[in-house]
Amino acid sequence: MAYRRTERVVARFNARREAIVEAAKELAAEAGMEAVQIAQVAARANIAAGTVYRYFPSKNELVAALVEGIAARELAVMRHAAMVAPGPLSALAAAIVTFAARSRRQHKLIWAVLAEPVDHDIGALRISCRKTLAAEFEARIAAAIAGANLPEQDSALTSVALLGALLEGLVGPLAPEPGDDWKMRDSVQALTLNALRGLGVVDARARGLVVQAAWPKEAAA
Amino acid sequence: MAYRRTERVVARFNARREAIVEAAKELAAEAGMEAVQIAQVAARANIAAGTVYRYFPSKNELVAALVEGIAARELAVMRHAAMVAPGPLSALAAAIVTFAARSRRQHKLIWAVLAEPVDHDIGALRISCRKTLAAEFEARIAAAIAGANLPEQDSALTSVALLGALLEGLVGPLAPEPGDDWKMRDSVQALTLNALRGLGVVDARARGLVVQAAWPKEAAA
DNA sequence: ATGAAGCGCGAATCATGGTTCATTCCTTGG
DNA sequence: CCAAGGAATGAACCATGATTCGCGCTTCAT
Repeated sequence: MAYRRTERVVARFNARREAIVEAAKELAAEAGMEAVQIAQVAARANIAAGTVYRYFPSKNELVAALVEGIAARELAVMRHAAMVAPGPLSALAAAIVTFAARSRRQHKLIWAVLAEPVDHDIGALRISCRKTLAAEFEARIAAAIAGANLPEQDSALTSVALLGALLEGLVGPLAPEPGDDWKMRDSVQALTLNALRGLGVVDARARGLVVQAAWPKEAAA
Repeated sequence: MAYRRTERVVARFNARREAIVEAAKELAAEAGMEAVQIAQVAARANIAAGTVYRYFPSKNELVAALVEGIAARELAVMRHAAMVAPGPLSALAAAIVTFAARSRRQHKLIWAVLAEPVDHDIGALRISCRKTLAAEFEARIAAAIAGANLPEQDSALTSVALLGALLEGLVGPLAPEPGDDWKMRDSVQALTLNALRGLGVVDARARGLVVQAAWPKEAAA
């Protein structure tokens, strides 16, 4: 026998699999989803097209791995930011500003993953990712309502709208071109303020200052 | 000679051209952009595939006609609603609620036209449509700021976010399934309130009542 | 060292869907 | 009514991009 599941072999397998996803991620971040083609991904990863199929049964599986990876990462960072906040409202603000800031930084990638045209099968996966992100917001909003920090409202609806506002305003094609760091910080600050006010925060401006202070730490990749 | 540019011929040409766009629109509204294929459009319009090319030089031109038609219509209705409003803030509220209500009703079509996956060339056209809609909101917001009805803010940014919130919250795949008329009215009402508050309207609830009253008339197709 | 079992290759194949064009069908002006 | 020429047809064609597969090359267990 030969080529058993020795750990050296497994390690190499995982490493190359990772490299393929990474190549796909780079392409998505640089040129959008349409550039994520097997041939290009393979070239970027220095392998042949056919080899990709030794690691993923289909292109959709590859894209799924990419999308889920990004979504899971962003969700984790958002959760962490919310977790270290002192109260429900601060947690909500932290989740919003964290998502906003990171999305602004990685806008091409986030757009590609969450909103850009793809195959029908991927569409469904993407919807579930958006749903997950929206659910995170919803949980924070619901908690704030429960704590009487926000007025009664349909949190399912407002959380989805919140996600839409952030995506469209910060990462979509209509979003202001990403300029210097300060400009980006301003837009994140402004939209966060806008969102919090919309949810019913009365002293949103004061919260905004907290947000401002939180920026440099939270925005790190 | 035969077949001169007689008006009868021209009329028939226009009618069929219109029928083709209408067929495309139906398909988009029923099954999304991916169902808008030359073969299907032709079948729906009771003509052969090749015939489509006598009316449109390419599929993109056809889709462009479809998209631009929808966008122009929605924009016109929005403008009209705003025009008959008594003041800048009411005009803004009217524009928002009109767009929201109509989008909710035609959510599949609006989604297909403004957000669903398509060919790269169409992508650019779509961006310009979204830009036009956002610009309409922006003008209303700017007017309200000028009239001291809204606090100072980056209207370009908030208008885009507003569009995103409405699209995601009311027509996107995460939007609540369109139920009975009252449910839809509630969601439109809630998001409008949310949006106005976000923009800095303090008595948003009162404005919401105006919105409520305006519904039946404005929502007509 | 050796050979069995995977691996990597990349040109060929397949699927999809837009576009073309030789042929046939109609409408119109006389 | 007739012929001239535009309109309609739809099967064939083409472009794109995912997927397959037979052939050598590596690596591991002995």
